[in-house]
Amino acid sequence: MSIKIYNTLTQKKEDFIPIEEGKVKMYVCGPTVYNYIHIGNARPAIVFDTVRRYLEFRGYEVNYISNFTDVDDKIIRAANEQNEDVFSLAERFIQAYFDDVTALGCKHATHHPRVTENMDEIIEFIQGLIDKGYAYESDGDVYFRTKKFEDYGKLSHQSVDDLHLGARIEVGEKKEDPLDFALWKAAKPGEVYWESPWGKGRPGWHIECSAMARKYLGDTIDIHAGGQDLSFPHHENEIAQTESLTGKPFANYWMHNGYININNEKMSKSLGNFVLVHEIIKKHDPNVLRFFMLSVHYRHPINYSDELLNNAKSSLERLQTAYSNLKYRLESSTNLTDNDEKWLEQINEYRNQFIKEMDDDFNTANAITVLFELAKSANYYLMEKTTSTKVIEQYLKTFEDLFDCLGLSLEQENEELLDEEIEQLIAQRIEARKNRDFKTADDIRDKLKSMNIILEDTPQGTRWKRG
RNA sequence: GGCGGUAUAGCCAAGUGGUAAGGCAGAGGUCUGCAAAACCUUUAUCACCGGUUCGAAUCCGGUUACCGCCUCCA
Repeated sequence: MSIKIYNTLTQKKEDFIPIEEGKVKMYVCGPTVYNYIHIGNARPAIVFDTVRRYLEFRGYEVNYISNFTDVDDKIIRAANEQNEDVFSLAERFIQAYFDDVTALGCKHATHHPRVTENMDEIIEFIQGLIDKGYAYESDGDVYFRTKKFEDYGKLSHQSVDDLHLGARIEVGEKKEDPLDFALWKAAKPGEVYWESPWGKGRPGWHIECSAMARKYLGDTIDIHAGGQDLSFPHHENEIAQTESLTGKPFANYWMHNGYININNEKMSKSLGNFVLVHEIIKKHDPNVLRFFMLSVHYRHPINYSDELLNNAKSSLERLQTAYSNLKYRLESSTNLTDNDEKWLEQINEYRNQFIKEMDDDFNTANAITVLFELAKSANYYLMEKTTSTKVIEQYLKTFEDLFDCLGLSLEQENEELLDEEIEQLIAQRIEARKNRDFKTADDIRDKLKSMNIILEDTPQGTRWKRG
């Protein structure tokens, strides 16, 4: 069985066949760093980190590249407004980005290239396009000659004529055609600039990804990914640039995640209805946010609200509770029981089911359903009078592997050790229950509850957790 | 106008031909000294109309509503 990926280019699910066996070259468009990221920005980070983790889980070696756009109009504007140097502002939000996505369980990319560190490659790329007649210099700017690239529109499935109708024609146009887009922008007085064959300036937005993907991954890559709103014009333009230069396909699979909505409207910085990750994780466990995002298929829109996040928290807790119940029973388990094989086989079936769901275009929603079935099965097993160490360990390992594959944590927050006073209260209550002094026992339980400690009496003893 | 998406129980959400997964919330029960956790039971003719088919949430045609891209945006 192979992995199937929905390809925006063909609008179909296709079998994933990497260029080089066992290896995946993957490029994900990263953020423009002029602010903290909002949860709409967090979605591609989480979704494609999960894709990467799953490919690794399936044995692929993934070269995962995600860029930072660290110079552009918005950054320059933000820097001016805040009276801060462009570079230090970008650096500040790059660090903030890492803090946020790390909290959300995303691994670092293999490389996180930045525009400002790849200026030579970008300039060389543009020069190559000029040499081939696909680009032209105009008053210090350089533009891409869109109509010369015959496949223009193949990703967004639009004809050049239709695009033409919608294209905005700017006043003081320096372009030959309204559809042409900037590869290089001449610096305005006082702006940060780099020297180039066309004078002082900086790159246009789209060229950086073409240049950096090529530098780190080669002419043709396996997977190119990003948010749905990038498919046009950003990705369309990337295709035009790269394929015009190399004459080869840019990416074999194009993946786009759906939006996060607030009240059914797209969350975006321009609409001002955004929620910063930075703020959310002060109130909610970031792990819950990740679980929430993965509980919906990545191509579908997600509506966001505090209430839905709380709902996700309850769901996730069911899985975490099952895991901690298993861990608790490990100590009192015996070596072997007669039914071990039957249970081990069942656990293995859940693992296979999980793989089957993830193979189908990374259907994390269904993969999570399998985790619930695993939890139910584990809970059922724990009803047995005697449990086998081997079976419990297999349940634990399966939970750990599959959670890790999704980048989720099994540990609930606040699992630190208890202080002595609480330990003593619990000991006193155990003694009281032994003497059937339930009044005292219940009082102690209430008192602990007010301290946010919840007790559970099980056939194996009394255990506690934080409320 | 062009392109694309969505419409499934109180809420969230899977499901592309065989009579609706899963979770949250709710109700009843079992277990428990009482709880908690867990387990069991329980809640939908899948936006609307027509068609194809032995059979459709699932395919085809049409209608409605909402959203997005076509301009910076994950």
